[in-house]
Amino acid sequence: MFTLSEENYLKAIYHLQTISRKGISTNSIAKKLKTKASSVTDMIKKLADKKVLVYKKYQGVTLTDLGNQIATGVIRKHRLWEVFLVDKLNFSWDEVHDVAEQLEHIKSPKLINELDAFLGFPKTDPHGDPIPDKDGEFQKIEKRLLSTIEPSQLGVCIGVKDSSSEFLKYLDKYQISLGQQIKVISKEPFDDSLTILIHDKEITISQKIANNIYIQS
Amino acid sequence: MFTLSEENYLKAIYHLQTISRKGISTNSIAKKLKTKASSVTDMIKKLADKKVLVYKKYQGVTLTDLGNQIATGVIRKHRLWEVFLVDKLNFSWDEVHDVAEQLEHIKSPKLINELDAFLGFPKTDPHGDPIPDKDGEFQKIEKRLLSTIEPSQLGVCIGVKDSSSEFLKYLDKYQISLGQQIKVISKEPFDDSLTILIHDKEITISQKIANNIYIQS
DNA sequence: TTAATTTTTTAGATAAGACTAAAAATATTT
DNA sequence: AAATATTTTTAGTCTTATCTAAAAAATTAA
Repeated sequence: MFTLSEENYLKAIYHLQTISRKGISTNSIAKKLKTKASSVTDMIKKLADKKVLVYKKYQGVTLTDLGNQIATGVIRKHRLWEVFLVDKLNFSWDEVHDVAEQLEHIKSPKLINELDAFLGFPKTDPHGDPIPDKDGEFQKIEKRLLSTIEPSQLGVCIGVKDSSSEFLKYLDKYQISLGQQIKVISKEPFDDSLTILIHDKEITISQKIANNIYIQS
Repeated sequence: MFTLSEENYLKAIYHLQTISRKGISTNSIAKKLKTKASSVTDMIKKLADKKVLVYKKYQGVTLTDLGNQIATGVIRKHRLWEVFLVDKLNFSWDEVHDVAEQLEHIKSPKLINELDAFLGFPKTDPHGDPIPDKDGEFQKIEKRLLSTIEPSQLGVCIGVKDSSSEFLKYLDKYQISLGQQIKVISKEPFDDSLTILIHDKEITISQKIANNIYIQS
């Protein structure tokens, strides 16, 4: 059995691995979890003992199959609870994160599988992220960053890279939501800001914003 | 803010107070929480510092208004989650306890109030226990133990005193559930066992069983 | 009202998970 | 390649919540 803290480390390492694919450094874990490198060293030793990751001093860590399994299990729970909060309890997509961070640690296989069925076996969470199934499997969704779309091209918003409340509230303000059609009108070469057509209105967004919106085109 | 452990102590003390109404002894808390008296002493000192209970050495403890408020808040959460599990996720009444013990510590006022609304503001949980409302208020339900009913009298099962899985499975076996009409046929003077009519069948139950079934008559 | 028993508290220890500060190893510059 | 900077680890401390063993207080019995 894994503690809340151990689960959070595994989840963090898992997410870091989806970005870099190499051995995950102590420092990057510390940054992600807002803790200190020395605390990370302590914990990864413990996790190595538990066979969920491979650790060699100064070399960073890699999750084992068991580690990946536990991490995706926690992510499955997190995302299913997010769907529950939005679909059933009137939460908006910028309000779900903190509560899901708590709920993801509830231990009960029956609970999570029944919840999955109750929600109709959703494939993605309210931010467009895929939900692993019972066996930890989930298909990659074809997606590109809005910032990579060329002017005059069309796409549909299918996810966000940054799920912070601040960013999501910004999107709400401009009525940018999942499933929303977006057409790129023009790109400003100086700062790479984009003028886009959405809801029949033209708005201009910075590159930073465009870098955090996933599009299917 | 209160830790999981602190919340469990408050809940335990609250439940003990509903039985005895006097100062709650260190030992009784230890027994209820399956911990040691010395651990209880440590914790109640901390809780006294936090103004949720009044403690004088060797005198037992009493919850303050704040302490009662926090305890009923946790109980509200526990019971609402139990309703959710049974009504929405196909749990049976003997499966909900352990999961609700975890869920009751999730911190989010919006979550619990939306859940309450989603469930249709239930007044009782799957074991017949009353659910405190937003303000911690709940009405006492008029109830008697089945063991106090005289032969030839009729009643409806409205709750159980013991919510353990073992006891509830026993009740399932004899198809005794909430809302079930029960008629007492006779009482055996030797061991106070009862013969009752339920589902048009006569069955005999021990006094111990009858002492854990609440009846409205 | 002493004596024996039980309950409660204190003192000291342990484990988990975090921290700071310093040492050791690795990376990066020049 | 040596010097500098960065990263990682170690060592030691802290807090929370537990425990055991012993001391102190309260209760019960003789």
